[in-house]
Amino acid sequence: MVRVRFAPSPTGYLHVGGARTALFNWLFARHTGGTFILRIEDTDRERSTDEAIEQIVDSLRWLGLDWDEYYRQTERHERHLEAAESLLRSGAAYEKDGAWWFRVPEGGDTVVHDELVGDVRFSNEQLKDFVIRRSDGTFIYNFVVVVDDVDMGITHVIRGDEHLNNTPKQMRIYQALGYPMPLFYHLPMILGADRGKLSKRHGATSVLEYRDRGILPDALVNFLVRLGWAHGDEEVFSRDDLVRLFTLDGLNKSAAVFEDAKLLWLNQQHLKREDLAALAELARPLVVARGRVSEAMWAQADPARLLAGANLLRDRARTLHDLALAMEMLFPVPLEREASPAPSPAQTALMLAMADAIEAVSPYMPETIEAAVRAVLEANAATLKDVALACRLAVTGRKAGPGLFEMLAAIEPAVVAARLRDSASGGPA
RNA sequence: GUCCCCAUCAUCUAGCGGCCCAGGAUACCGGGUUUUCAUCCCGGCGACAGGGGUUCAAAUCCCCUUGGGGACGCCA
Repeated sequence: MVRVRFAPSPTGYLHVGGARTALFNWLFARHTGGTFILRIEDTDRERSTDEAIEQIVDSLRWLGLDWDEYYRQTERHERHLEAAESLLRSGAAYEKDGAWWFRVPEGGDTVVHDELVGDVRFSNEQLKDFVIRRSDGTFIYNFVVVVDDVDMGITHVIRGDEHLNNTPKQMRIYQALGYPMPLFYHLPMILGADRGKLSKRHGATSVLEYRDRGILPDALVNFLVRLGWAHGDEEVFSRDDLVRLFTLDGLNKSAAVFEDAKLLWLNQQHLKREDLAALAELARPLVVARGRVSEAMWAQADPARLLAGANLLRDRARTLHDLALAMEMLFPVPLEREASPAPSPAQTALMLAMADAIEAVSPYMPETIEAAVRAVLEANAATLKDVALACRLAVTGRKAGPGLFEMLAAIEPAVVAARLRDSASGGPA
């Protein structure tokens, strides 16, 4: 039975590198029907904060990475003490200046068998004795990680590359305690655009920042999984796809650069595929937060019409904010119109005629609207091209957008008519 | 400085000795479709870091160089 864990230290927000490590662990657990454990490594009491724990938990929840078991390392102090005392008794550790030190034998090599990287040989001369318990009585990472992984029955340790050099020390502790070892997988890092360590100067590094930028959790998950994992030529994966397809032998050994362009493209792909009603609910708070559309207006809107509008607009959005911005046009609120020349007298006349015709259309749907509009055009010896842009601008505030008649059908007829008349009279909206 | 890891288009990657004078995706540049924009479709640009081996045959295996990253804490 597979048991894996994600073990962040709560000294800051969850960054995308940590999120990817969590994701690989989660996917492996879900793929195999195993157990995914969240373990907060808070033994550094100086730097650990509850705020950081909250941020990490919020981030994982938003990403949809749910855990089956939860631990805080400091709550396991008694168990750590018990294990450390046994090391003291056996002579594997000793006390000096109030701290407890683990004794590393001189000479020989320690070979780490990494399932991803292969065998890595470390000379024991490089491994000096190291502290496992501070003089204030708290324990050090390299020690507790072993005790906890064994107690929790961890079968596969999947973690960042930066821990590879710690592994021989940990192996020594496994041996001294007489514990069986898990399988190790050390993942390559995520780099910034300059191939340096990913940091603030490369833009957003926090998971929550991507949420705030209007990225869908499934899109970030899709993007992160492709940094170091591939399944043939496929690019767009749903969460279910990933759970079904993910295996550890698809993992890559080299570091990857995080670039926004593809994330945005993937976000667009997921925006197009997301369940429409669910997507509208995601957009709802963002639309309301913009200040023009009230919750009441949203509630009063015809649901079918609203979803039809959202469906048209989603194809042109790369983020939820793009969608929220565009969706304002679906409500009876004043529009900000893109700058453009005022309609000509001929266009004005056409739009006024169209306003009357559209109000009379029944049932109100793209086909019937188109028929009514074309009738007006024919009666006035005009073509759609003569008035399409002015009409679109009048009703949606924009020069570009979805098909005109579908768009009109997604907005209440009275609002469409009013906007056409206002625009024809040079009014505000 | 010492130790460790990594190395295919600008970026993410496929490739796990012959199917590769290297395939897909993003980005970029053209064209088509459309009332417009986006989508979509078609096309273009573009890489096996360098040098030695091994082999009938190497992007694929080995070594060196170079480059990048990581670790050397009473941090995790």
